[in-house]
Amino acid sequence: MITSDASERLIESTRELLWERGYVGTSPKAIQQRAGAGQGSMYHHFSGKPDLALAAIRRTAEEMRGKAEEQFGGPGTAVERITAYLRRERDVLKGCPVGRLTQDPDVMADPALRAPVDETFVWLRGRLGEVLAEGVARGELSAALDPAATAATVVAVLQGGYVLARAADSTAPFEQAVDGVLGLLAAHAQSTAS
Amino acid sequence: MITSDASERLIESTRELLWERGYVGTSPKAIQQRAGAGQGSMYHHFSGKPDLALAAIRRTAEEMRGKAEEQFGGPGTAVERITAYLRRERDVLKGCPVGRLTQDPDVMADPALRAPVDETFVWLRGRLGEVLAEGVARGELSAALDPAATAATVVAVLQGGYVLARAADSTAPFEQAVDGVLGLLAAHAQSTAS
DNA sequence: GTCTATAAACTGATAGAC
DNA sequence: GTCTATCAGTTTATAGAC
Repeated sequence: MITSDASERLIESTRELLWERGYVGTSPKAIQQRAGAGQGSMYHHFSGKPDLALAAIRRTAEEMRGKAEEQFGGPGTAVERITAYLRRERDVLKGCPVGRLTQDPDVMADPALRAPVDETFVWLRGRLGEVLAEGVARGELSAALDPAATAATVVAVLQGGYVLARAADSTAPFEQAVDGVLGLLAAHAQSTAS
Repeated sequence: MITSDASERLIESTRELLWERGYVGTSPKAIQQRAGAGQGSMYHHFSGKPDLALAAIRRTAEEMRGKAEEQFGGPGTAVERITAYLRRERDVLKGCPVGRLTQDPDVMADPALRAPVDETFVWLRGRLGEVLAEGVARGELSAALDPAATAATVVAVLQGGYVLARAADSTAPFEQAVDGVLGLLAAHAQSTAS
């Protein structure tokens, strides 16, 4: 078996559909069809739509943290690592698979479904705050910079950049927003001719 | 008559439900119930759900532009007006009624419904760009600042701030993101002891 | 303008056979 | 584990009376 049993295919199909259509817009039937599984199979492996969505959301959140850490834990100065993170290849027009869930009322209303979304952004802001604090400590960034607030700004630029890109049906505003925040950050960079 | 006929109540109910639950999550039945109108009434005034949604979205977009212009066209320096805009009283946890529509696949798939969303953000970025360019021209802001890119960043911080606030079920990350971008912008401010 | 009746398809399951 | 049958309720309308 090549690790693609029905349970696995159901989770992956749910991840795709949650990203494309959100929780409210995704029906069990659509999931089953994409996964090539029947009703009986789905309800054997999962108690229902919320249970399956939870498995899908947890996996997506974990994947997102892993990808972000690739840039945060990489080489370079704080600004270099944040630039690498912001300019990383992304499916901009599809948006953020975790962030889009915040617009799903049924996800936000269910504490179990909401938890992984909350935790992802808490972690992301915290980790970015660490990178920025490191930059300040090393003298790469001005001491006037507030690491926690700036971390929230950087995450917000990404999430908001997706919104602008989808509204425009173009990646251009996303890239502009990223350029803008990096331009602002550059003014806080200290010239450390080490 | 106090300008609250059935047509009017249907549009206002749709505006509320689109904000709370999105297009996919809003049924004609729910709209009718909130408006206190029957099926016949709704289908007499509007050809269907998309037609009613279009009227609702257009009104919401227009209202959003009007509110933004209150701050952009107000007194003060560029940074003061942008600060007023970002710190304006908002229902942060409800998010942006226009921005949330970008996550609605059925809205983005319909050119008529999508147009007012697109136009709103084009206008918003353009208008903010003008304010920033004015700040540069007046010597309030560094000439190194890119008005168009920074405008996209400011709009993205707002839209992303809503995402972070909803994920956390708290306005705190929104306020942090706003503080962060204003802190970065302050570094670009020129000391003009006029 | 608004009402009620009707309807075909979909939603989110449960039940029990295989 | 997976299948088919069934089901109560919802969705998005249309038709025609009032």
